[in-house]
Amino acid sequence: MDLENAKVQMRKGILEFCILHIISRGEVYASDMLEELTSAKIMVVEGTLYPLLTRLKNSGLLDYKWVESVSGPPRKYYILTDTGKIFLEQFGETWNELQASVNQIIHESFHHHNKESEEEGV
Amino acid sequence: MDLENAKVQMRKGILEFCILHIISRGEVYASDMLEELTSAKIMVVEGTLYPLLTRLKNSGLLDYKWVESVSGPPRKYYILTDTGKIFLEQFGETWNELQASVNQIIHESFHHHNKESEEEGV
DNA sequence: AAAAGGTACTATGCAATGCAAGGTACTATG
DNA sequence: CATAGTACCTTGCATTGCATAGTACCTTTT
Repeated sequence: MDLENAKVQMRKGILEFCILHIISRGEVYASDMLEELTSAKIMVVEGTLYPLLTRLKNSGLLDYKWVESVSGPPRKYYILTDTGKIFLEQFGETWNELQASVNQIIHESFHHHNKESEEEGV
Repeated sequence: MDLENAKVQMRKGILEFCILHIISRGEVYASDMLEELTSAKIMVVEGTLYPLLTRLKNSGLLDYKWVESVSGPPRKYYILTDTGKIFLEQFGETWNELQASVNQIIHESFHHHNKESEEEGV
């Protein structure tokens, strides 16, 4: 895996988390989300985003409504469903656990020696 | 994607990063790595680790040597190659950028308003 | 009215990784 | 020789992000 591919692989699972978060703040359409992602330096394009939105809609995490645009074609504005909100909360915990796990490994300068308090992992 | 599947997806790309880090500290064999991962609450088993080690070896990031065990079959002890060390360093930057990106999105409470200093993203 | 440009969205096959399950081999012990 | 424990290997599958090609709506220009 070269570095560009590593970045692609690292985005798996995480892109969905980001999208759900962006939508959780209020009604947005695809272009808003792309701007938000670009601002955060997560470079994705429409061809990546739309299939993901479709998957999330089909999974029951999102809903949308068509809104006429003042200029150009109508837009799909997305919101989270109740299921989506619950899932996002759990997703947040998973992200925090993953971060903690990775950071524990990369900052560990000595081999671990305490094995107690082993819990369910990521 | 249910939560368990989300965890699987989130590990894509990141598991390799963790493994490279663990190996970077000194010669280790598979069981050491599994303990380290378990300690950090990243639950993987041999069936996941061995194919990954094979891929990393084939990519030139790792090398190994057989060492007789005091009890039981001989073990493969892994070390990073020079290529692997360079790649790990770049991977670390990628991880930091990804974390910063995700945390920017999940902690943003207002829509972004400053678009300057856009750089290459993850 | 038709053509062109811009914007929004859709569909689909591919690449790659983590996973699960089944397997082989070596060593020590009974 | 058989069994148990340990170490490692193989392979097909599930899933997501990606790239590419495409359709459709609206405004502007010809």
